[in-house]
Amino acid sequence: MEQKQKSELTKQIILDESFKLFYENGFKTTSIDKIMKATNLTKGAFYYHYKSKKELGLDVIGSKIQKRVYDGMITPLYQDGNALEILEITFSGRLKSFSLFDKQHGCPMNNFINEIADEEEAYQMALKRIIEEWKAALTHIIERGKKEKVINTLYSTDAISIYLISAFEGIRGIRKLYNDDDILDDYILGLNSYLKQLKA
Amino acid sequence: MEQKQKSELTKQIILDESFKLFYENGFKTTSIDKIMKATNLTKGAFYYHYKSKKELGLDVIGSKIQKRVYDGMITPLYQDGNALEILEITFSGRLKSFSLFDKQHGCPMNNFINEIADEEEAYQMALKRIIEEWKAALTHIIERGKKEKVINTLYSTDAISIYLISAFEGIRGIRKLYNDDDILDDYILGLNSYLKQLKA
DNA sequence: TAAAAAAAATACTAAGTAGTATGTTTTTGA
DNA sequence: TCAAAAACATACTACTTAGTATTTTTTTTA
Repeated sequence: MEQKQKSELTKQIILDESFKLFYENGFKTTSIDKIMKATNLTKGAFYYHYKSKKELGLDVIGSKIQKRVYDGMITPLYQDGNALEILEITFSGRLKSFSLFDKQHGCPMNNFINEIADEEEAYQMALKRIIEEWKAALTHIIERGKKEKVINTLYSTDAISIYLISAFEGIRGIRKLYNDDDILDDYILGLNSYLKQLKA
Repeated sequence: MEQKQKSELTKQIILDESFKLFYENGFKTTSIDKIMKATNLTKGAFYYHYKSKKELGLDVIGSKIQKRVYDGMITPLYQDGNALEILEITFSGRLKSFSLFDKQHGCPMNNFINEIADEEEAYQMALKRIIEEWKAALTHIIERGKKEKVINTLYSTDAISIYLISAFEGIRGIRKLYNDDDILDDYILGLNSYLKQLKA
């Protein structure tokens, strides 16, 4: 029993350090050696827990990145309250909550999408799953907003969802190019007027 | 004279093949060896024309990628006509014009931004320059639209520009995860209603 | 046409890469 | 307490990488 826990712990440590290094330096340029150096463990330990780097990548996406998006962007959408207000708070609030590191390195999910999604179908599917859950949460709150006569039923729920997700992921990349938050302020302004226009 | 032309030609060949391979497989995983194999030239030729891979990367961004964005998204914005219509045609038309390859591999600029922009300031600046020119073109057409009472002056020009660019670059990444164009249709729907709402 | 310069080819280095083979230590369960 | 299994360490392989040093070919120019 205790061994199983300790084993799970080391796997978690590998996972944590992997996420950090992938986030900071990208997936491809982060080697197993670098990861294991960061964990103070060795290659033997790694290949005991994972059969390949690809499997690690999929685990990082399916656990660390998924959780991050869930906590920041999905779970908040299931709370009660005015649908449009929740959308505004979730999208602009999340952006404002980012650390400098997070702003400089963009969205880990988006980084993965643009770095490796087109090279392996497995990565593509793992990332798609997160987007689909995000979309489902948006569908839920937008439909609720429509029912509660807060959001204009004229607009397609899918269209709103995709446009919101796209703009959010897009700005996370663009921000990398700048050294201040002016660009984020412009995005938030754009987001706010977009949301206002959805009003019923 | 003839030699200079031939020399420029080889450099152009290297540039063309580099762009193709970077676009298809990413910057980091595309080695000089692979590029030079594609050109049927050798490493000696490469290091005669470029002093490093970084210099090549900057050249690809500053020439190939810049030209692509110019031709597809910037130049069209300087034509005459209804500002909102031009925006709609440019953004949705460009998406519709993409080949399957382009859809599967996303936006070359966005790929660069998310893969390497945070690792080297030189890349960051080269990419930023393109975004700034794009933003300038959008500013131009939006301001014109406002003057001609086509676009509501209530909305911040910068906010509209950034929101448009973000959503466009965002969807280019998201599309990688899917195997059909439904997601693009949703984006176009979202874009169209967004633009309509900007009407004066 | 011959020396000089430019363009490209060949052969290399040193470091990094994913993954494997085989060892050693630690823990478990009978 | 002792064999077996689990967890990790060490040492390696075969390959790829960016970049360099040197040589050969091609072109220019005087």
